[in-house]
Amino acid sequence: MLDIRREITAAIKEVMAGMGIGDIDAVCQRPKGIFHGDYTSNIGLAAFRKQTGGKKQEYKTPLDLAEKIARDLRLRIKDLRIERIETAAPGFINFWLSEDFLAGQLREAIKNKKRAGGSGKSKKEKIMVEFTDPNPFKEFHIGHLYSNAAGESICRLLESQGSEVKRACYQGDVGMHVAKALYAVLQITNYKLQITNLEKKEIGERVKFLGEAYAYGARDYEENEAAKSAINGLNRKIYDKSDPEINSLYEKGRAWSLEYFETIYSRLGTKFDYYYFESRVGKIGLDLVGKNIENGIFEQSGEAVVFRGEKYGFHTRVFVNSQGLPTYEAKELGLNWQKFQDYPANASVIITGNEINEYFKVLMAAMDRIMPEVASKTRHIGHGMVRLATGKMSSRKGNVVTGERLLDEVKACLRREYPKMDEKTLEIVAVGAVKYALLKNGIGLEIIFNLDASISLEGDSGPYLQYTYARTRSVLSKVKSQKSKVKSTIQNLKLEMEELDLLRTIYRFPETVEEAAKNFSPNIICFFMFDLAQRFNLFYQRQRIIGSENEGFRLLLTESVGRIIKTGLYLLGIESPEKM
RNA sequence: GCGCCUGUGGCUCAAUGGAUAAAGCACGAGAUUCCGGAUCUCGGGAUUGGAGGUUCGAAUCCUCUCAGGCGCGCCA
Repeated sequence: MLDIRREITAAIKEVMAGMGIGDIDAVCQRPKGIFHGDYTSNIGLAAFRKQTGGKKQEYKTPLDLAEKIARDLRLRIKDLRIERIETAAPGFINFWLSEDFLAGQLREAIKNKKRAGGSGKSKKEKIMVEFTDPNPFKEFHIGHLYSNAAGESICRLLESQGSEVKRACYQGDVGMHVAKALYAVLQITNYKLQITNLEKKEIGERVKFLGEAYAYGARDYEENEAAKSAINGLNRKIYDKSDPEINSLYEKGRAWSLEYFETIYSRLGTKFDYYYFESRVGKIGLDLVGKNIENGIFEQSGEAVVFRGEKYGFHTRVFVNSQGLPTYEAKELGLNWQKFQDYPANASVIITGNEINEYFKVLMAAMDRIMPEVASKTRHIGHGMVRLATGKMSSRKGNVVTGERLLDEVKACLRREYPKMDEKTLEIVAVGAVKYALLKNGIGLEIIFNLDASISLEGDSGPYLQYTYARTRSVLSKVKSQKSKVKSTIQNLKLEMEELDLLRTIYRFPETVEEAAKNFSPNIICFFMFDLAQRFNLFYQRQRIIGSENEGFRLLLTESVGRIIKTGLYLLGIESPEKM
């Protein structure tokens, strides 16, 4: 579709040159809705100013000028796909594609089953995307759920554009949070027995125990000096693995957490290619920092090693603490170095909460100094934080909404409302509702979350789209026996307004996907899909499909809409049930 | 105090500097002899936090200001 746009732009430039008005940043763009044509140009307005700047004012208003330009364009543009060129106040020129061309696009929508949305022309890139990043020994909360939904969708969007994508997950298996959790466990008089008993229970029970231990340890760390120093000592022991008893407890807890996370990923439909652990990359980071002290990139400050971010307009950050342990910063250096050892990517994308945006700028500045080839390929995307309408979420307060709890509550609500729905469909719809609710917002923005109100099953929601898809399948299944009709002509039909609006929406799907991928913005897909589904449902309500004069065309239309919804939902990481 | 981000109907939010600021929820009124009512139609409700400025044109860019969030040396 880009070629049409290019053609219009070129034609406008020629006309302007002919009129002696050069140097116009004139433009052919998509109008906001579908009411101002398929393409529009503001050339009348843009050129009017240049004209008044010149010697003579030949045209009194921008609209006069637009009309003159439009007349020339009608003679110049021979493209049969463009049916009408109209002017509109205060000085726009609108271009309309022909109905036959639009109808022909339906076949395209059906043809591109796998790569619908892919333009096919972008070069095949190798991209590693890191997301989710939960920490063993802590809860998998709705923030992780959001990171996962956004990350998975971005991966699929990039894949739709022909890139090879590797999914990476970075997990904090060492550090103060681990020490705090283990400290709490060690406080239990006969903790070994407790562990053995837990071993027989479900994985959910076991992680719940760890989460509670962390909350207890975190509280004690701040309220009790003795606990604080005990935890600091424990942190050291965990890091250098010097105490066998602690090692065994640590390994157990770590394994439980990781096993649990896998159950969540499987529910959400993510499969990671690479797992990274702080315990491993920390050592690499420590080494990288150590090698760059003499050259002045890092400097000793007391017992710690810091990076003076002020030199680059940021602030100082500690990379190695006074105990000689790498902080998150140094670990991150090691992580990013390791990624490129594992996979020769053209680009490395890191998706995290935006609370660390500032910190990441400092990190990038440091990375740029010690390994510029890695830094130049790395891009950080900070997504908005998920906030509860009721107040701040915190492990210590115990008001953390875990990802699992959210999914289960939505599922329970669905079960109440649709008692006949089977288990598999309940799961698909629940996951769809949750993911859609998270993804329909712009990625950088904070999400105000209300457990009762945020997950909608009607209106602009995941289930609405799934329902619409199921509806298209239902219609098509009723005419399976008369398949030949679908192939009937799509030329010279008399189309109803609802059909035309649908056509004007459908053919924009590929470029919408491209835009969403380019901007790392799943919400662009959400917006498009809801618009499409609304138009289809309106069409469905007003026009008869089966048994109508244009049955063949309408079935084709229905099938195209279904295909696009299914593909679009896939790009959001959401499944489309055939029935619901 | 300094830095980054965000302020759009009651709520949640959309809008590459362009046309009447787009929707959903909630609220009010309607639609089923017919393909799935998780649907559809109509209605009320917004001086885009405030004040200046740039521009033919500003929710969008600039300045100031108010409000909120996050970050600012050994958590991640």
